[in-house]
Formats: sequence, C-alpha cells, structure tokens
Amino acid sequence: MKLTSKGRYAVMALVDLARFDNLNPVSLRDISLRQGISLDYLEQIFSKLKKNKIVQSIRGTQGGYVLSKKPNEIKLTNIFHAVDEKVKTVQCKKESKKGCNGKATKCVTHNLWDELETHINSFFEKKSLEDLLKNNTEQRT
Amino acid sequence: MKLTSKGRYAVMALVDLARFDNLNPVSLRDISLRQGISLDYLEQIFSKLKKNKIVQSIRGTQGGYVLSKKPNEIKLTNIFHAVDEKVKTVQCKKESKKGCNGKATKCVTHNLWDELETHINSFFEKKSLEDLLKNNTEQRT
DNA sequence: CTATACTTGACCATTTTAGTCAGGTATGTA
DNA sequence: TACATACCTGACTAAAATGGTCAAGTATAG
Repeated sequence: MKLTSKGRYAVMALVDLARFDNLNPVSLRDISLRQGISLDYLEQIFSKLKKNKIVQSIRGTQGGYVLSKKPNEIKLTNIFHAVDEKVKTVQCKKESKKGCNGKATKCVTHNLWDELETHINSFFEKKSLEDLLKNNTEQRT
Repeated sequence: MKLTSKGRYAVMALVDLARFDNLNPVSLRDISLRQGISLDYLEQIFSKLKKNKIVQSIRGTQGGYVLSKKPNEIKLTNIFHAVDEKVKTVQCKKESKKGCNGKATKCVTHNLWDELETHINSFFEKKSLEDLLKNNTEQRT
C-alpha cells in the first residue's frame, strides 16, 4: 500500500484552489508559488484531476482552474483515486503461489488486508475538502 | 505511507510459526517451503523480529524459532514496527519549505496524515496474532 | 566432527517516485 | 493580429525503495 507525495500534493493544491477561486480561476503558477510544488509536476496532477472531473480548466490569459463541484462534495477518496493513489496493499495474486492456494495456510493475510483497505477507505470517504478548509481556516486565526 | 510485502511476509511467517511451534522450534526452511517465501529473505525478517523480542532463536540441529510471547500478546503493530513497516506518511519536513512554515496554507495535510496514522494504528492495535490464527483455523474446516 | 540451522552483511536488478524538459495549443487583451 | 499567459502532452531521468540473492560465517545437537 502506498500513499505518497503525489496524493498529498493533490490535496494541498485543491485546498489552495478552493480557498482562492471565489472570483477568478486560479493559475497553477500561483498554486506552485504558494505551496512550493513544482509547476511541471502540478500540471501532471491537474491533468488527472481534470480527467476525473474534480476541476475544470480555463485557458488563455487570466485562465486557470476552478473546482467543478462544491468542496463538501469532493471526498478525499475521489482525490486519491483521481491521482492513482490507490489504497491497495500487496495482494496475493491469483497465480497458484504458495500461501494462497487453498492449502493449510491459505491467505492469512488476504482477509486482513481487505479489512484494512475498508478501514482506510472509510476514513477518506468521510473527509471532504470542506472539512480540510474549515480545519485550516481555524488554524489561521 | 507504505505497507509492502515485507510486512505481509512477517505476518504470514508468524502465523505459520504460531501454528507449528507446539513442541519443537520451527526452522525457517520449513516456513519457507510452506509459505513460499525465500529463505534468505525470511532470515532478514526474522533477524528483525528477534531484535524486537517477538521470537527467540534456537541454534543447532533441530533448532529454529519459537514465539517469545503468547499469540494474543503479539499485536500486529508490534510486528509491523519490528520489520520497519512504519505506518508513516510523507511528512512535511521541519525545513522551512513552503506549505508548512506557518504561512496561510500551513500544513493542511499535516493534521490529516496524523489522523490517518492514528486511524490505521488503532486497527493494528486491536488485532493480535491469535485473532489471525482463529480466523485461519476456521477457514480450514 | 559434522550436518543443521541460525547470523550477518554486502550486493543487486527492477520498479516506483518525484520530478524535469521540451515542446506544443488555446485564448484573452492590447 | 500579435503576444503573453496558461493550459496540455509526452518523453525522459536521477534517486530511492523494494524484494530479493549470495557468500561467509557461528553455534550446537547428536
């Protein structure tokens, strides 16, 4: 299972975007500067966010990105899923490897990992972008 | 955050060990054969498990490993911790990187990752080796 | 004294990560 | 219409992590 910087950047960028898109679209350059994330890398991330319809792009001068849903409709699951940050563990393959082929020690871990996945996903399912916004705004005071 | 094969192997091996150590110590070779895990790799893993006093080693012919605690005293947290399978996410470093330096967007993700860690750890804290043994024994019938 | 089994540490191929780089294309504004 | 801005795309890559292998031991039961 992996949760890496890419997912974290995506969350950071979207929180930033959510806070500043009141009037105008927000350019990646601004986000890049504010959050200290490489512009080129942001572009890759936003490309995926766009494909998953979490953001919309507006080209041209004064262009940028805006959220395509309300912050409370964007769950963290959606974000992670969009940037391929799958909450998946190393699974026992279907191949008849030992340890997961119906023999005595069949898949001790199989069920375990499944449970864990559910456990984690339920966490991300509850949290929305709005929750993070609130949390963050409070901190600013 | 990462949860990889090493942690899974450790769990598999310990469940195997727990089941067979009634009378005699269990050799890594046996575990290797039964679980289909490379012997050399198992040795690395057990070296760590031993340092963390989860197992004890018995050298010589007919030697092997035994659990140093009862299965219900060995939580999954202990196992993962032992093999360096830290449930840790990519953290914002203390360095004055943007995004985590007291400015407007301070650490949106910092608290989030902390919460997640707690969430996951509580899961592993509840599960003991004994739970997995039961689970697995039931499956065998 | 020898086979077994633990012990240690160096080494390595492959994959993933976290980017960079180099080109585009679309569009608002002057 | 020109041009600056900002999105868009894909190829490339250095560094780290992963999942091992290999070699050379040491301890001990029989």
